Amino acid sequence: MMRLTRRTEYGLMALAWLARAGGRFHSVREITENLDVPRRLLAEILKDLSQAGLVEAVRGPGGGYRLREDPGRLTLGRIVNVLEGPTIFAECYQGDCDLSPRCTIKRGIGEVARRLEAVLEDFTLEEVVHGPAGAPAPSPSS
Amino acid sequence: MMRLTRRTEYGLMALAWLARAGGRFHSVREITENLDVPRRLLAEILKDLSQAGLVEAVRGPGGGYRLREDPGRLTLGRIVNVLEGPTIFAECYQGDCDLSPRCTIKRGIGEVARRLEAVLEDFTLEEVVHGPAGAPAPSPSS
DNA sequence: TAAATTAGCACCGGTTTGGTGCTCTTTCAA
DNA sequence: TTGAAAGAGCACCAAACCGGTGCTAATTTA
Repeated sequence: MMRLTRRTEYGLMALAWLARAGGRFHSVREITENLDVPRRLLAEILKDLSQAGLVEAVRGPGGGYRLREDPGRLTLGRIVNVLEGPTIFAECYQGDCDLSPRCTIKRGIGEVARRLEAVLEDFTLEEVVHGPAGAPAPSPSS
Repeated sequence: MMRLTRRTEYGLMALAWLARAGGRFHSVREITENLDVPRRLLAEILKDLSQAGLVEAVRGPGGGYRLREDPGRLTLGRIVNVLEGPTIFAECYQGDCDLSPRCTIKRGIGEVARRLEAVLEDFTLEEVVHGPAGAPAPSPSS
């Protein structure tokens, strides 16, 4: 539990990189040259992020991806939600529990789930990029 | 991400039931008669909890399982840790990141992981049993 | 000794996950 | 108008993970 999939890690890395690179559009090729992540896979991931509206895509020469919004406004919760689907902390909690009619944890577990989700909602891409309490971010090597 | 496995849900249900049943030892048979969870699987789960020292086991007739400690002192974090192994939020965070030498999220992601783990450490079995803010727990039907 | 119980281990089928191949569409520039 | 540079879409594969079961000990009580 509580482990990001590779897709999400790759996606975060790309988003973080885009946040620092800023400005113009950056192609998958360019990103993977700076990040070494499997190229085709990252393409798939960015496509999803594009469909979800987190990044903007432009095709053709000079095209690529660009953040659609301010990194300080983009929460980890949204990103994870896009790349891994809606969080289902426990069957119990989602209302369609078929584990047991006599389940003993329905009550408490919902609160735990809410607290966890709140943490993810509380972090923004910007904070992921800059690290805890304003640690200096290395400048993009490109 | 952030989804309990069935093993953990079952384990929690059993622990919660044991917390309420209290006192003597309760066999897997007895527990599953009250919880309908696959018997053999719950046996496996309780064995793990026993090896980890969260419950006490006694074999033979009249034997079974019993909580080894106060439900108010047993954190969700420990339970999840036993049943799902140590939490690895991201490869990055555990020091052995092989995703990229130029990873851009190492810095920030650690803090997120710590916050998430803190939430789990903050909840105890007792709170899971009683639900948010002292909702009345149904008495065991046995 | 017989029955009740946990312990240990191997196994199986289905789903998820990481990753790739191939083709199509869009766009720009020569 | 043509060619190359990009993203879009879809199908596919191998490996890992997960829920669940079977079978056989080992331990304990009566």
